[in-house]
Amino acid sequence: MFSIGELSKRTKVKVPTIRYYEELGLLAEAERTSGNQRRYDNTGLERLSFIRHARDLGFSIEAISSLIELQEHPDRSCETATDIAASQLEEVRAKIKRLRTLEKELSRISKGCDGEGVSEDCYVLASLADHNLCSREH
Amino acid sequence: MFSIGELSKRTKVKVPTIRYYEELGLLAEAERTSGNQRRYDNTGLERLSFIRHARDLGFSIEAISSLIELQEHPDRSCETATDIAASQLEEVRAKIKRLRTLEKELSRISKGCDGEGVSEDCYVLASLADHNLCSREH
DNA sequence: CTTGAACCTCTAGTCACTAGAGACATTACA
DNA sequence: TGTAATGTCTCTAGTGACTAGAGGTTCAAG
Repeated sequence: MFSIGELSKRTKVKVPTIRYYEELGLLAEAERTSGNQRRYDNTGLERLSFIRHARDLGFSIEAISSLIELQEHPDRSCETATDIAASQLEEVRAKIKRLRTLEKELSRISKGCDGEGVSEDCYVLASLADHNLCSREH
Repeated sequence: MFSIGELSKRTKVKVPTIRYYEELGLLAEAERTSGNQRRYDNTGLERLSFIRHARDLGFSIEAISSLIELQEHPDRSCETATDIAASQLEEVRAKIKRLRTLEKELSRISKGCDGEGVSEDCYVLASLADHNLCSREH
């Protein structure tokens, strides 16, 4: 049995965040000492590691809730879990795509004011003001 | 001179967001009709387009404030603007990198439960629970 | 037994909006 | 000119996923 601080150290999840997860119901309510402090065992540690890992992968709290519910009803098929993971993957791919477009435009823009022969107006500002200067839609 | 709704239509920025920008000082306070409704001209339209475009590119409100301040003091060099754009670019590149790693892991995970011969435990859940199953750090 | 770190609860703040209530203004049409 | 529909006003509160701080209590080491 270990304290919330210890759990925090082991999972790299901050103490207030752990309490917050408990409040949300992601984490079961911890046992308490006679002095009202939370005590955890390996079950708590594993659960929090799961949450942490999923958050790192960009899953929303809501999605994680669903996954946890599935864990607790192993009789149900894991189709839902696969679906959740797949839709997360889709989102990630969409974000990458969008960011690539931004990258292109930003690198074009931020090259603009480099030393030589730019007109007296700032190219960065002009580019932002005038969408028509973009090479493509975004 | 046109209304806030018209401005919203033209810039695709929602009405409450426009008011919010005004409150933050990103947008100058609009002129008002005798009945206290906001009226805008081209200056307002251009400014809002600028903000919208920068937000689309992922600039924070704070960064946009700095850019606007620069616009209003054209005597200053555009170095700062270039810097802001460059750091935005850096952030975008970092995000892309991170998302690529996630993409790899997610696609590995979400292939897991495909039809054939997975053990009775769900691979998605197992992967999330056990970081050691990750092919690499993330 | 004392000290200091860790813990407790509670409220409020972050960012960039978004939603809703309740009241007033403008516009289109009869 | 009357009226109804739509638009606009301000204000407060909510979103997601935390984070920070106040003010008080408990624990572990020496």
